[in-house]
Amino acid sequence: MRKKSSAPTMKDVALEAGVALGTVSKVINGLPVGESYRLRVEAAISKLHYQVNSYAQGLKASRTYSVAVLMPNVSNPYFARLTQLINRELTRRKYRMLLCCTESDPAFEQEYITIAQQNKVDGIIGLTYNPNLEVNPDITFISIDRTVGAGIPCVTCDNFMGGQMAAEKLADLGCRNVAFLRVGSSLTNEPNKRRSGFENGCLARNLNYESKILQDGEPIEKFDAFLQEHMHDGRFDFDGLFCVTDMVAYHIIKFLKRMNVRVPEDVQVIGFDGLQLFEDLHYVCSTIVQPLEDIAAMCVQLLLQDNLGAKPPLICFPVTYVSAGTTREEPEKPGLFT
Amino acid sequence: MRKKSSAPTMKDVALEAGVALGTVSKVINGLPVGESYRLRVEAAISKLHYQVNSYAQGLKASRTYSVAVLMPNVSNPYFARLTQLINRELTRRKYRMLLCCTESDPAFEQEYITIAQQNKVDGIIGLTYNPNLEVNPDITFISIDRTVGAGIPCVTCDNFMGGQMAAEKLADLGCRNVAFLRVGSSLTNEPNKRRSGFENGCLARNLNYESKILQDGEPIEKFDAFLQEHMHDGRFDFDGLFCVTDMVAYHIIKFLKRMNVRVPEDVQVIGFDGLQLFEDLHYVCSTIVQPLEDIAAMCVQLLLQDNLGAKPPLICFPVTYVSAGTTREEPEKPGLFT
DNA sequence: TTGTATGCGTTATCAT
DNA sequence: ATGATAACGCATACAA
Repeated sequence: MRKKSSAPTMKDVALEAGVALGTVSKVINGLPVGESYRLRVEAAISKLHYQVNSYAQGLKASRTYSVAVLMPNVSNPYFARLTQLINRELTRRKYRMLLCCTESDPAFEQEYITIAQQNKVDGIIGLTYNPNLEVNPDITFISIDRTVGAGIPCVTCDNFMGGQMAAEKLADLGCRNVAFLRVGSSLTNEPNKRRSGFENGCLARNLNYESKILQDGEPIEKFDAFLQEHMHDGRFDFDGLFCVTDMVAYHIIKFLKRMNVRVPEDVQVIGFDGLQLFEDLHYVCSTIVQPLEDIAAMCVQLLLQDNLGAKPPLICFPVTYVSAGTTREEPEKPGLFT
Repeated sequence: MRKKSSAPTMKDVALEAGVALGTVSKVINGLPVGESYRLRVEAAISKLHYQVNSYAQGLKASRTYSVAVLMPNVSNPYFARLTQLINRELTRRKYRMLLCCTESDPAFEQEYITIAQQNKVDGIIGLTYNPNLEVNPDITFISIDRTVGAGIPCVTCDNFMGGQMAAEKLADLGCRNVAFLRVGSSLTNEPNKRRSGFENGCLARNLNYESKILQDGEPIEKFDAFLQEHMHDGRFDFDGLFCVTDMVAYHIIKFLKRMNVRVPEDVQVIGFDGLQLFEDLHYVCSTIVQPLEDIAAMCVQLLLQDNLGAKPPLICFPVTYVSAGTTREEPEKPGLFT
C-alpha cells in the first residue's frame, strides 16, 4: 500500500527521513554525514526498500559499469567458456555484462557495436569476424583472436607455437606422414597461424605434410571424403593428424572410427583449444590447451585500465600440450573417447 | 577534431541543423516533421555520428528494453543452449540481455536480482535454486524449471511425462530391472518429477526399480561405486538405466565401459534433456528431448506481454523421445558413443 | 507544424 | 555538516 506505484526515489527517502535530498545521496555514496542523520536515512531506505537507479547514475556520471561482450554464440563450448570467464572477471569488479550473440554475422556484429554505444557501455570485448568492422576510436574495444585495427588490442594465445608444438609432438611420437585439417573463414585471424606453425614444425622435423582446408559453408562431411581418399588397401596414408580445433578433432575421430581406422593405434590425433566437456572433467582429445582464464582476465584488465595510451597491440599467451587418449602415450587426462 | 570530447547529444544535432531540440527528437522517433527539417536533421545526425543515449531514454521512459537472465553458468551445455535461445528471442524483439551467471549460489542469485532492479530491467528470466529467493512482486519474473512463489510463472517441460516415457521405453525394449540415477539438490524443483514419473512408469509396466540419488557436493564417482556394487559374477544387475540428465548419462556410460559392461547390449541407457554437442549434430545418448526453443520463446513472451494479470502459474511443454545408440533399436540420430 | 519548458533520478556545486 | 539547486540527455505536454 505504498503511495506511489513506481519504485521509490531518493526524494521519497528524503521525505520519509525528513532530511534533504543531498544528504540521502551522501549516505548512499558513503560520504561523511552526521551520525543521527545517517541512521534516519538508513531506516527510511530499508523501510521503503529503496534502490538506486543505475540509469540515473549512468546519465549523470556517463559511466555505466557495463561492458558489452560480442560472441558468435554461446552454444559452442569454446565461446561459452570464454564468456563464462569474462563474466566472472567482470562481476568480480562490479561490472555488468551485456551479452551480444552475433551468430558470426558481420552485420549483427556492426549492429551490436551501435547498440553497445547507445547503451553507453564502458567498453566492448569482442570475438568478431567482420573484416571491415568499424569501431569508433573513442570507445575502448578489446578484440579476441583477431586483429581488428590500429589501436585496438588483440588478446589471443600463441597460435603459431601451438601449431609447431603439435608437429613436434607428433614427430616425437613417431609419426612420419601427417596432415592439418582446418575449417573456416578465409580471413586472417590469429588462429590461422596454427597452420603456419604446424608447417614450420613439420619442416623442422622432416615430416611429410599435407593440409585440407574447408571453406566457410562447406559441410564437415567433406573431411570424411578427404579421409576416405587417403585410404588405400585398408591402410591409411597418415599416421598423425592435427586439427584446428577440438571440435574438428571430434568429428574427425568419429569419421575414422567409422572407417575402422584406430585412434591412436593407426593414427594419432591432436586438437586445439583444450575444451573440457561435462563439468571440466574430460578433454575431447590430446590437444593444445589455451589458457582461457588468462585470456579472459587480460581482456577485462585491458578494458578497464585507465591509461588508455599504453595498450599493447597483440598479446599472445603461451599454450600447453596435454595428452588425453588420442596419442600413443600415457594419457595425462581422461578423454571423451577413452 | 570535434569540439566536444564526449559524444554528441541531441542539442548538438539541433545546433548543427539549426532547428529546435524537440524537432530532433521527433525525427529520431519517427514523428511527423516537415520534410526539409527532417533532411537537415538527418544530415546533422550523420555528420556528427549522433547516437541516442539509452540511459537518458530509459530514465525518461522508465523502460529500458533490457532483460536480466539469471543462469547458473554458461559452460554447461543445457544452460548455454537455453541462454542462446532466450537471447535470440530477446534480440528479435529489440531487447538487450544482461547475463548474470550465478554459479547456483543462492546469495549471488539474490544479489543479481538487486542489481537487475537497480538497472531497471524490464523483467527477469531466471533459472535459480535459492529456496527463499525474494522477488519484488512488482518486477516481472519468469522462472525456469522451478516454482519460485505465488504469482511467478514457471516454464518447464513435462518432466513427469518424460520420466514415465523413459520407463515405458525401457520396458518396450525388454528391460526388467532398471534404476534411476540422479544428482542434485534436495529441493523441490520441477526436474524432480522425472523420478516420480519414472517410478510411475515402472509400476505400470511391472519393472523392478531402484534409485540412487547423489546429494549436492557428492562427487560423480559415487555412481561408479554404486554401479560396481551391482556387479555380481561379471553380470550387471540392471538391464536399463534412466539418468536425470544427459550429462549424468555421459558419466554413467563412461563408468560402464570401464567395467566392461556394454551399452546397449548389456544395459540400455536413457538420458534427459536432448543435448546436442558440437554444432547440434550428435546427441549424447538416447534421451528425452526438451523443446528448448519453445521454453525460451514462452519465457520471453510471458515476460514481455502487457496484461500482467493473466500469467499462468506453470507451463509444461511436451517432451519427445529420441534414440541415439544407447538403446537396443535403430538409432534415429548419431550419438556421442556410436 | 515547430519551438519551449519541464521533469525523469541522481550527483555535485554551491550557499547556509 | 546540511540543504537548496543546477545539470546530465531525452521526451513530451504545451505554447506559439
